[in-house]
Amino acid sequence: MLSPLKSSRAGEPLSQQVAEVLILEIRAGRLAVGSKLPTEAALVTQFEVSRTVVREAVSRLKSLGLVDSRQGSGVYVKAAGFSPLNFDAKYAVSKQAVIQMVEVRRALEAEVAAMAARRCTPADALQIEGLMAALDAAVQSGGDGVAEDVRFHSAIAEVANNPFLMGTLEYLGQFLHGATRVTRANEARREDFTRAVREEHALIYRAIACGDTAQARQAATDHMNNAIGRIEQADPAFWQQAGEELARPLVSGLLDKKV
Amino acid sequence: MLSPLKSSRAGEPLSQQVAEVLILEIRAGRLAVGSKLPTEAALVTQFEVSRTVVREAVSRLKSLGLVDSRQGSGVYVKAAGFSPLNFDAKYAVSKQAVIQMVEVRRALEAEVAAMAARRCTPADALQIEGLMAALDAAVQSGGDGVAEDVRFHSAIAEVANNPFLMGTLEYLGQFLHGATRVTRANEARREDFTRAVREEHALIYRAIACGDTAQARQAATDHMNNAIGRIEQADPAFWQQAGEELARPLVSGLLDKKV
DNA sequence: GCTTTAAAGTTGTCTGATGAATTTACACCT
DNA sequence: AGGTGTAAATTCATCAGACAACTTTAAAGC
Repeated sequence: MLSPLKSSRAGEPLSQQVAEVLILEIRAGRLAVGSKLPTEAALVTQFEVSRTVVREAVSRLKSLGLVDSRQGSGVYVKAAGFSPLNFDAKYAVSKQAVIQMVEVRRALEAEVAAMAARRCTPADALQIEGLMAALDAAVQSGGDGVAEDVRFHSAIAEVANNPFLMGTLEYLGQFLHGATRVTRANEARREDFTRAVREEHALIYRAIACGDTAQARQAATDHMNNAIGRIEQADPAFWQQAGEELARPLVSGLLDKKV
Repeated sequence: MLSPLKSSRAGEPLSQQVAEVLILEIRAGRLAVGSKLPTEAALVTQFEVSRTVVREAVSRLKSLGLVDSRQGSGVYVKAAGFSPLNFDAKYAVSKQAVIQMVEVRRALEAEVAAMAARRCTPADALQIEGLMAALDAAVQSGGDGVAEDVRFHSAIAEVANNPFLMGTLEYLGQFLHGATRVTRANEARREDFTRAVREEHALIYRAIACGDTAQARQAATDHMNNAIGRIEQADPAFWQQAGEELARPLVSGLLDKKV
């Protein structure tokens, strides 16, 4: 039986307090997966708040993917409710943070390249080659080639056939997108950089196409290491200082309110 | 100027439709970061819905970390709003998915071990050694050692000193927790498994302690590969079939951080 | 010009009512 | 008894209006 809200969280909106209690109940397993939450009316009496508050709280759980509601039936617990991974957006413009994220990406791209080399069919190789050509064409015609660069790498990830690897890389890509644009703009001004990037891509492609996993891993690692080097040399005006601490995901964020 | 909702999304709750429109507005940058959302009253007239609906929609944006509301003042757009990484929880009990996630972890643990080896101080080594001993002790006294296992690996990640690597590993850990428990329960029944895991941990530790990055990388990779092997042999009753497609929720994420 | 104070504006919460979808119970028929 | 269909009860979704709490703005007074 749920208790009325303790007043310790005074100052915080009631709806958030209720949402937090429900989240903890679900995560603690006291509200089993698939089971029905107490009805709105029940929650109103148990928490001693209005329906508005209960509805907003449940609404938050819905958007967090923890529950699903069916009109006329009830609201049901969907899953254990893992905390999503969600780095603070400010790290996207912190030079140190971006480099650290590229380090993560280096590990993943190496794995992806190796796995892609293992599974690569001639058709796959053709597709990757086409995307590499598209990148060249985009650069030739004056574009920044960011979109094509992303597509090239994601095609390789596709071949690797591990959706979680791909998902994680795409997630990181959001943060690296801005930095990539800056570094590519930088590269465009330096002929040697442009050539180097093309050569790195070609090395990755060739290793994958001929199924050399070790070489593919090495080429991808080198590519990322060189990317770090290029980030180091990118326009300092772009970068801002960002805090050291890593943004904590969902529940920790709920428990300690400090930033 | 926002328009009344198109009825194309009929069947979906109004509050969700409104929330989605607002999310798109923010992500498209038409609602600039730091700016105020239209007031509730304005949204009511623009969308032609009730205040309840508007409030629930805004409440969802708050849970997603896209906006912050201040009573008496308004609702403010918080950040660019990257999509968090949020794999569907069902994959935590799908054998194939778990193995694919361990593949991701393999790449990251290898990187972590190598970086840890590069930076490892004698004090760090001592701490890791202590945690390895704690794991042994827990197993000796009949525990499953899952918590100690996690602590061992996260201590290494700590030494590597890359919060994003650590955060990503922690995120994956949520999904692998259940599987780890099962495999460790499996290992406990097989003396050779227990010994093998101990030996693998020791190899990782030794390589890190003496600063051998290549060896550390290899040891961590082997450890994960063997983990995959052990998962393959784990109790089939635990596993369920899960869909092929990777869950990619449009957006789902955090509760707002306090200021 | 500055402070104080009043007013207006905005979000937070409460209440009551109605619609829409589902579930349940019961009478009914075979 | 067992299945069936309808009606009632349940439950979420939405609407409308009101007041409280807090912030911002503007006016008043000095």
